[in-house]
Amino acid sequence: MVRVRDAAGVPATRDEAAGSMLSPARKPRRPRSSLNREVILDAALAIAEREGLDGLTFAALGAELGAHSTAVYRHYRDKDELVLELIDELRARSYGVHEPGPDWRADLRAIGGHIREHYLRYPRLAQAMSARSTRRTTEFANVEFALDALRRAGLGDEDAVLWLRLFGNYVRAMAAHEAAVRDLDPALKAKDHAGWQVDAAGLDAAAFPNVTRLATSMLPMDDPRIFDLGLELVLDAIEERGRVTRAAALR
Amino acid sequence: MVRVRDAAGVPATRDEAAGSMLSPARKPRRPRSSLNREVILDAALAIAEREGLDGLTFAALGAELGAHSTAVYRHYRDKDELVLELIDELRARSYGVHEPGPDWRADLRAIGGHIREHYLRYPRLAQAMSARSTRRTTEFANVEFALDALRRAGLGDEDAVLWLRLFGNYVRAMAAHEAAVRDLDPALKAKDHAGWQVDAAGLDAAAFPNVTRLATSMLPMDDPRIFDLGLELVLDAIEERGRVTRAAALR
DNA sequence: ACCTGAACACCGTTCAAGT
DNA sequence: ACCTGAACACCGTTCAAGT
Repeated sequence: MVRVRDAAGVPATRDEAAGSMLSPARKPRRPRSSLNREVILDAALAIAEREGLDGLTFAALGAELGAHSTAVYRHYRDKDELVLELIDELRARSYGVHEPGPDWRADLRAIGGHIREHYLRYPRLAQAMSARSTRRTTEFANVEFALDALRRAGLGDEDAVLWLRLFGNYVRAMAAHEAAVRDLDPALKAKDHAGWQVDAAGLDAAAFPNVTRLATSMLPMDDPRIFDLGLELVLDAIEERGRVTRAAALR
Repeated sequence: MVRVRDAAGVPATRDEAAGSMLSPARKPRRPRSSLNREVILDAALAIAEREGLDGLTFAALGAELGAHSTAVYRHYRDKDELVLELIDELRARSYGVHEPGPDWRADLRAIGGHIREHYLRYPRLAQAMSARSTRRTTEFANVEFALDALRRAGLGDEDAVLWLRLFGNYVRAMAAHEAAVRDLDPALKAKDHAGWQVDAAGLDAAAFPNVTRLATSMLPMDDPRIFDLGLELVLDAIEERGRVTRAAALR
């Protein structure tokens, strides 16, 4: 990341919307109990939406709230606690409640797609979202939804927890990976992709026959078709597992 | 991350192995051309091995080299350049050259497993390793190896680049995800897992029948069986694709 | 030409002091 | 009780000065 020494040579004005050229910038004190977790979370959301998670610093939070940057510490123990709550709030607003349809496959496909879109929208949060559990209502509702679909597919309890893990990890891992690639500095990304083709084409064709022949046909790392291609394989396997389970039950 | 104010109350001695109580710590200057990319990379590797990537700072690098922390800038443009080269060097030492065997499936399984083990060994680097391409010999050799296996499976060129992308992304994304979870602060991880069971068990059984019933059976996020379970699905799909292609060619 | 010293623009976090 | 000011322990990075 590049740090900026001075936004544009001109130092930023100290009191943006304050006015009052009279006294030497008497900074108004924040009213007594106007700060609470909800207000803070709203401000954090606005920043994340506007500038991405990288912009979410205590300094930016203070500016957004019109409060001192350290004032947040009275309401959140540390940044981790704030980020976890932010993740859950975003999730709740993004997918809301999923209503099961008649087709378990369509249900799993839908929730997988929603999670992917959500990660691609907040790539800076994707890593944390994919590896942490927030243990809030929205998360439990999603798990219930997926387990219900797996049961309808014909899986027993033991299979359901196993395939839920594969389905969930696949969706989170692949979506987080796609988001991470998409989020790379565009210049870097272009260099990675274009440079690959040039370097690959320059290799010894005898030692690298496939790479040299296919150098220009290689798909970009974040090709959007890949997610669905693999997801259908997982759904196929779940369907087959359900078939086997049902057949065994009849015998 | 928790910052330490003072390692143990006692300030670290300024010249550790120097000795010379006489003059006020005359710091020896680093010999003229003793610094180069190779020496720096060795030091970086030693630090990464010992303290993880978090410990790899310019300050630590300077201490390891017995040089000023900014001296590295003469040899690497920035930290990104250093890390990319480190990634490639680690990869070269870790898997070396893969020799194709008689069975393409075994070959793909082997390289996938090696990549996963490598990521789990350097979890702090896994994110960067999974999303960036280094465009060095080792990387091209791996791609050649995988493309060759896909050709032997019976895939045409167009299918080969498509399924290479799925195979590669699956391996990198799932391994990076597993590494990220494994790398979480153990206390956090235990809280996430144990807390989940407690919170889930406390839910309304009518609204969350599956979650409450299976709360204690849920698999940990980084269950080591999941990677192989999904990998075999990908390999199955490749095998089927090869079968179809061969059959079409006969007609 | 290569390395060092001193600074800079940021981070998260702590804690005594104000109101 | 709640917010502010001032500091701290780190980060990566720049650049003029030494040798």
